[in-house]
Amino acid sequence: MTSKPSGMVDHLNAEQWGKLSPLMMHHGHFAPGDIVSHRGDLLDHSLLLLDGLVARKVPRGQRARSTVVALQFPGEFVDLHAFPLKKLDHDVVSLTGTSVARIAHDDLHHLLNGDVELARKLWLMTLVDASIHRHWVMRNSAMRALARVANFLCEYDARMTAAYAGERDSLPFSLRQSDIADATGLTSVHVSRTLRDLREHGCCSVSGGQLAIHDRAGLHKMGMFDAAYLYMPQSGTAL
Amino acid sequence: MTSKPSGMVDHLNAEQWGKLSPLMMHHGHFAPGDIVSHRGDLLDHSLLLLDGLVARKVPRGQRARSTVVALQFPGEFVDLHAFPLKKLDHDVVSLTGTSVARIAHDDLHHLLNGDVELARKLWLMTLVDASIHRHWVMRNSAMRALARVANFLCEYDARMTAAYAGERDSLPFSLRQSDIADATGLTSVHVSRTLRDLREHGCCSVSGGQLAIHDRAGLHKMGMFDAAYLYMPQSGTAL
DNA sequence: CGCCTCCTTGAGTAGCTTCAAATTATGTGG
DNA sequence: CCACATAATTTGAAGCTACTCAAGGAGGCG
Repeated sequence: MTSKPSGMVDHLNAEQWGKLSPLMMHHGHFAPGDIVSHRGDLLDHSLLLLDGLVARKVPRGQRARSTVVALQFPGEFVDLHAFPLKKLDHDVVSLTGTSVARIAHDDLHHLLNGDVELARKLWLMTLVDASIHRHWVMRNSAMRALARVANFLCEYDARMTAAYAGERDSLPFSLRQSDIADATGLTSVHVSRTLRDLREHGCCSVSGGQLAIHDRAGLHKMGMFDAAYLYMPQSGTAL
Repeated sequence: MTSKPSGMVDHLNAEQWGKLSPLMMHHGHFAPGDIVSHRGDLLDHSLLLLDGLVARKVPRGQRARSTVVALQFPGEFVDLHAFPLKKLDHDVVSLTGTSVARIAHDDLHHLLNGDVELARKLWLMTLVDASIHRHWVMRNSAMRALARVANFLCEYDARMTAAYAGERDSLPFSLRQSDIADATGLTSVHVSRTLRDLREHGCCSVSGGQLAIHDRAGLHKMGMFDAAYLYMPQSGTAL
């Protein structure tokens, strides 16, 4: 039995989780760098991330680094959009050691046929992904490196906090600077310099697989961060 | 009675359109610059775009220009994601004179309760939007100005062609250069220079409200364009 | 015609990239 | 546990891309 993770799946109530979780008996594991699914694969199941970090990547030629177009945290579906779409436009890559619960599309199909409200909740969860995509478009199009990286780290903080229920001043952080670069549209060299700037501003520091947040308010200000676009289940934000 | 537009709604079959269209008796019009709905508004209906162009914009302070995070073409829903989300994270702005068909969420709710397949089709249409968002993240993060604008124009061409069924070498184009700038994360000055480059390369030219495509293959190459991410209904592409 | 908006062009510069090398972390086998 | 190999980060210097500021031109509309 899969115990209910926090985070995105908090959009589901206990009854809804009670219906969904029995369909996710098969658990799986991936190592850092494993490709969970390839662009264009025909998928017959989706995965709920239980632990670790997964990226959606768009490959760009063999020489260039691929772009990270999305990041998934524990409690989020990694590829729920494959249920209606069947084939994805991007790769799904495990960035850390990850653990996932698998749900077959056939099972999901039958379950959702009998529960319109649950279907709408899953729809909503994919729409929150889309809202985050829009924010990434804005961030990578309209923000300068310092604000961009700060905002990225704010989002990491917020989603990680939601996933592991409870705000901390130091969180596990297993992204490499080149991962941040791929997600923010910068070079890893410039990410390095930008993280130094954030450190020297007294906002936060990344080292030893930990993100230490020294001044959350300052970091939010520097990244012009407003969490509304994350549509957090239990938050009382404006949206 | 709303006659079925081409484009995104081609994902629906005739029967499904037959069920949906009677709910869209109210038609509306907007002028260029009209704000169709504001960020955070509580929405009780969604709009299908019949003619014109609509942008989803994230406002960024009062001084700076707002970022265009998405563009909607005829045959696409402008804010279908408001059905599950209720409140949106962005403004919806009419860029041209537009005509829309309105569908109340209550009506949609009842219709979808009785038709799981139709519900899944509408879900799918919002997921295509999300796929396009991901492409925009990639484009604005990883492409240089020339490729970026070329790719943007390729997308415009493809979606416009789908909306008005039939490939043409000259299409109506009512975006200003500052709109292209807001959508691509460039300045309007640089868009002007970039369009000149594309013109001098013999790819395409924008003038008098028309986009003239002189060398579609060359434009696609310059923008590294692959339409798979658009999940066109009747296309036989790999995805 | 005069006004306003949009587009174009030029000059100077900031921000980020590229390339390359040095330094520090991480992991592995003996 | 150390020595080594590999991967990740940091720093420096030089260059290019795109931005900013500013002025001039073109077109549309009252």
